[in-house]
Amino acid sequence: MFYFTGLYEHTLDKKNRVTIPSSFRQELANGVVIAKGFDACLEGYPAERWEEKAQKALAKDPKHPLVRKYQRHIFSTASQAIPDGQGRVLLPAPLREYANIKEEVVFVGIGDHFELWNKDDWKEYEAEMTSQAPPDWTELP
Amino acid sequence: MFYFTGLYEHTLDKKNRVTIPSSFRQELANGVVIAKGFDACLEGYPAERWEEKAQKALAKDPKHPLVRKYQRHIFSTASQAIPDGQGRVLLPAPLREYANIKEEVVFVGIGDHFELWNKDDWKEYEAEMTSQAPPDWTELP
DNA sequence: CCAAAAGTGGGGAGAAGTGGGGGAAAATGG
DNA sequence: CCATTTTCCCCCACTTCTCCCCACTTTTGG
Repeated sequence: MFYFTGLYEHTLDKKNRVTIPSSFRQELANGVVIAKGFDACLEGYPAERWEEKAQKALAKDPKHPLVRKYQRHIFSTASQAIPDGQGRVLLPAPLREYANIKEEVVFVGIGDHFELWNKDDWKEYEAEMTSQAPPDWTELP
Repeated sequence: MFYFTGLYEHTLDKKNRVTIPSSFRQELANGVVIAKGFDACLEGYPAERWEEKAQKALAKDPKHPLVRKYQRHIFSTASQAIPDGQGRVLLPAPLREYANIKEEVVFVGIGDHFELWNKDDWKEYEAEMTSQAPPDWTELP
């Protein structure tokens, strides 16, 4: 079983491409889907895993306004790509703007997927995590 | 399996033609049906998929007033087209007016179909989506 | 210390998106 | 029924962007 782990600081070039960490590549070789996540970051999934989410989203009843909103969100923010020969993908403008990503970007492994953060935003979030008293993880919902 | 994903801002020219995003074209090469959708937007389907909807609509019993209303709606608003050599289609005036589409239009991928929005209307809807607290999607019908 | 891999940079061919001309077809009006 | 106008559809042209390729530097691992 594969897990996305670790932290990698990479840079976007002038063509808005970013290199995927080499340890992630094999898992994403068949395609990667990048979409808006919570907290002003982007989420990245292996294509197969994202399709499971897509299936579930389409199975819901679009007569319900909230379902339509959900479907619009999950599909409209999703960008499908296959890494190029160098293991890079292009980050579409809407996603870059949403996550405030200019040049410096951080890959964050989250087990079954990964996240992309603006480097400074991540530093801030990280500081916040470590400064506050260690929460009691056993109490989580 | 193909999914309509992503967000594309295109423009109508003076002849009211609009270019279909290149990633959608292969799926729509055999024909596309554009019709009125919910929330002041237009829905676009691959011809094959729209025909399924049409079949189902015709299978219902027109003796029932509500069925007649539904049949009138689904067929009267539907515009069939085959993209031209440049991958463009003409947007009929009634549909443009319904969705308030002037020049700037947004293609929104929704998995098994796509939507067309007036750009400003979409921005508004999008802001509404991202500003509100993350809903509990698992609770959706 | 060396070889291989990882990360970054950039050139260039081709595709994507936009704009417009002109002829065919359809609608309009007498 | 014919003439005029409008709409539609095919073609070509231009600009921008995407993708594929190659090259260079740094890091990793033996």
